[in-house]
Amino acid sequence: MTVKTRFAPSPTGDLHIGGARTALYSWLHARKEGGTFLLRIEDTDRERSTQASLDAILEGMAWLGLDYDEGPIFQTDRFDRYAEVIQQLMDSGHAYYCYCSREELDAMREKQWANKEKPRYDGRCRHRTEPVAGVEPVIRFRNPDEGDVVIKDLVKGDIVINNRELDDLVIARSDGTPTYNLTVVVDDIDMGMTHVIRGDDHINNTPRQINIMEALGATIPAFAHVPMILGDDGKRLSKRHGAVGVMHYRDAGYLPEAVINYLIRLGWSHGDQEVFTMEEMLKYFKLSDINGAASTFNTEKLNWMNQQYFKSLPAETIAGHLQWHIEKQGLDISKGPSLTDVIEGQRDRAKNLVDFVESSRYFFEDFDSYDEKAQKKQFKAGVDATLQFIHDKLSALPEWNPEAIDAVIKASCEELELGMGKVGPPLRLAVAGTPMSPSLDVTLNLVGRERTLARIEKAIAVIGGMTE
RNA sequence: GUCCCUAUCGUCUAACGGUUAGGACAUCGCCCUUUCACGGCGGUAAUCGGGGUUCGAAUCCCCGUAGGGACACCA
Repeated sequence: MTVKTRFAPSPTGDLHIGGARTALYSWLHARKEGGTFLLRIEDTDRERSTQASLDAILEGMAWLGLDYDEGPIFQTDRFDRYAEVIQQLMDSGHAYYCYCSREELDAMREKQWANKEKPRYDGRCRHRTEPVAGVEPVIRFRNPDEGDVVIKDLVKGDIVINNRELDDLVIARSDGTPTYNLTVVVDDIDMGMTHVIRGDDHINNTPRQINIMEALGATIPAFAHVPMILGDDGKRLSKRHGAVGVMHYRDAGYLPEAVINYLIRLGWSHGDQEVFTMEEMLKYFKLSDINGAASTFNTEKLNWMNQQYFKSLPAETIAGHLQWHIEKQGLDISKGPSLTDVIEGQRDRAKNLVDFVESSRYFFEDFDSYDEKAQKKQFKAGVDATLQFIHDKLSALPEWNPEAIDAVIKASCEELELGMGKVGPPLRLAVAGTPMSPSLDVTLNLVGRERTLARIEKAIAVIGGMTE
């Protein structure tokens, strides 16, 4: 059978980093098997569903490169079908009206809690034949009383739950709208899901869903319950931990390739390998290799992963991801070296895209002041003469390229009988305004002759203007 | 409280009954070096506790303990 998986978020917030990982696993499983991946929006809770959340989810998926073959399918478009199935369950005796009031149910649960029992509906309306006047009933699924439900989970192994732990869940609200457990079941059946991959916070729903599926005579799909992602306090990752929305990671300067790689390795492994190409991910990924235990999100390692991709991705790809940040930070790169050349020069030292833009400004724009500490240390009396010497040699250069520039700097050191340590730092500060930049030949080459010479002249003036 | 899941360095993990318990991040030292980085070499650091099974247990079983999850007319 052709594999079919889905990602089924509810549009009640950003695309959470944990949801993104689940989506990635589902996507990977479908893609590697040549199957179909579907996006379904579980928006039956109209109170909490928002357009902004939907947009955020779609945006997050797109940014990560998780494309889908079908969808987005909205559950709110399928109410007729849910009503049909609910009627079918009523007709077959698998469901019944329940007239219990909120107060009655609360009292029931309270008593059970007091008796140290698991709060569950006791089925008191199961045999009611007459409606209760003035009460719009809900519809409950008649859960089997005895026997075990076995979840054959690809991640956790077999999970056995006795039907005595389950109760008759509400499948239709008093206003007739279907609830989650019903819609999921109907959709997963109708849409032909072969694998249900979702967070393990759903494990408790699974036996109920299996029971409904069986009542409907449907084939039970395979399940894979993926563990939660925890924050560094060991608690389930949430807004309290700061960055949970996927788009936050774009904003913070992470490369989607790095986020994907970090996410796949969080809770899944293939021997000792850390960095995977997409081809390798598709080749090696197996649901059964997902770790059954929850894992803690670690930003330090994500940072490292981001740097790995910074170093290895084609400059053009990085340039593409950079566009958004360049615009955001208002950097004009129209006058200056080519962006890909700057990427080649900076890729070993940039931590992320935000940092990249910030620390590459001097390639494109002039600066008003120098790094304070460095200025104090490097711009001392006498240095102006050194800079002047180099300036003259550079201006006489027939060709402006790294090799020629390097030769000038080395020759200057020799002629002035100074070590590179005396010449390099002030020259760098003069041209870049900061003590951090690629090697001098690369830096000056990228800054360009005209700008380099002007900046050296300016530095000489600054040094000359200092009180002796 | 009840049920479910989980348990190897601080973190992510490897090990599929026999290893000096391996790798990666972080951290600490050294090297490289014109800055910042990159890189290279090395160090510290783990099988939750107790019982079994076995010639042999991180690995299998049981009991604790701890963490997480679920117990809605939310999804």
